[in-house]
Amino acid sequence: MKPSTSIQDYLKRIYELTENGLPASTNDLARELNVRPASVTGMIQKLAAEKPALVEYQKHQGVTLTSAGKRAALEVIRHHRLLEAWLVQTLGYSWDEVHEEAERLEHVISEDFERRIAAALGNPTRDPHGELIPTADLKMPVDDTTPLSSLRASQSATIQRVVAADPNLLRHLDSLGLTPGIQIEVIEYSEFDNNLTVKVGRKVNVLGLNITTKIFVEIQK
Amino acid sequence: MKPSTSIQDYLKRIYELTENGLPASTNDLARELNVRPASVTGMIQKLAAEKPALVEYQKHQGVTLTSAGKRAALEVIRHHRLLEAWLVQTLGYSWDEVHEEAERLEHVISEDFERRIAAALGNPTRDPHGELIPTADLKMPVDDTTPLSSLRASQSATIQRVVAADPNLLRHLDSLGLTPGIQIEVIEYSEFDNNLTVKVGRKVNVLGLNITTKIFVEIQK
DNA sequence: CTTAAAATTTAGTCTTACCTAAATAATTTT
DNA sequence: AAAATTATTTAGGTAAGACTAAATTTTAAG
Repeated sequence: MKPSTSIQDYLKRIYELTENGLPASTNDLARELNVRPASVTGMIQKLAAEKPALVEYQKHQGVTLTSAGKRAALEVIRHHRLLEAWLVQTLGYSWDEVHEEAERLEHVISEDFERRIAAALGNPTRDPHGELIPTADLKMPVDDTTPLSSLRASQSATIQRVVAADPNLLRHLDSLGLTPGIQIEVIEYSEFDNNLTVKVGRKVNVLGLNITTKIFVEIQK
Repeated sequence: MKPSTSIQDYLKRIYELTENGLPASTNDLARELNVRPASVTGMIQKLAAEKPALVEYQKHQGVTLTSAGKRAALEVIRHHRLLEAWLVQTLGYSWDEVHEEAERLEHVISEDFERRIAAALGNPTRDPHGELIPTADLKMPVDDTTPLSSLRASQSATIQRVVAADPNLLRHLDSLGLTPGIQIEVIEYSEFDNNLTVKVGRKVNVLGLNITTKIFVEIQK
């Protein structure tokens, strides 16, 4: 049986919160899902009791996904990211507008729809923010990008991924030309405030940690 | 507040069942919605009690939409028909495949999404089956088409609308070339079985009432 | 190591939207 | 016009998934 929309949301958030290898806490999940902690406890107990179990759960120890749970989560994430790519490409959405729409659509599209948009887009590997799209057989590719914050003067790189949800920040980055696929070069590093002076096209900007830790790049050899 | 998916479904079905001017019966609604009659009674009582009321309801007398209810129904129908048009045009769905997908998507797309696909399609007036699409200000255009069954020998017409839900029938009609936009000419009428012999392109087919009452045309002057 | 604070869980409700079974009303048949 | 059939409504339940308030466990501070 296909999990309910609520369950899909729980699994997706648990996936995201456990990407660091640690179990997800009740509180963090509650915050991400805009739900009270007590509701989270109830739901994860239910998910742990499903057959097959979707999560691994020990009281007070947080929650992780089982392989069945991870598969279900990746399915939703694949839907979400393909939808974002597709909304941007075919309907002219900007990257700060797509999230909300994809958030609702991801739960209702058919596998046929998924295949059609994936094919129409040429089976893309990243969404408009540069996030990796799980493959059709539900494996998450490994991301080998580097945070911009770790680059130093004279290094060149291509922006691969921008990790930000706030539409205002996204619009700001867009206005600076800091979007996936763009080439940049680090002009200067300040060890005092960790600012990076970065050349983007013909413009030069000074970026703080707040931004440079959210941009992931592939360094030019 | 936006009505729930269930309520949207009820309103849409009530709209369809009352297009003939008569109130919709509990039983008919139950059949259309795949729900038990008792559930329908419960829901329509609730809809009649909303402020503003979405339906007009007298015990045992069936149900009709109020203007607020009709507006909500037309919104859903507009979503559905635009989605069908769009799935066919941009993702290569055939007209026998789109219904199911649109049925789920119609409840979750934003007004922004609606505007974008309407614009992308050039504000179409009919969906792939030829059904009229409610306008952006939620008026249903009047349909002035004629059932093919009422034509007689030597009359020519353009197919405007095909009223059928069964995918097998739709595929059959497609294979005969009987789709919206196509020109046809009636060669012969049989008053005994009401069959029409119809020329479609260079082919000639004999069509029974079962088909000719489901195809609506605009007669050539 | 004990206490205060924070996080988590339990227990008990609520809402939505469905269900079945039984009761009532409307319609059709005889 | 009464009886039988069909349609509709009422009454009482259930399952999901949320909530609040209270109890408990864990963690952090002194």
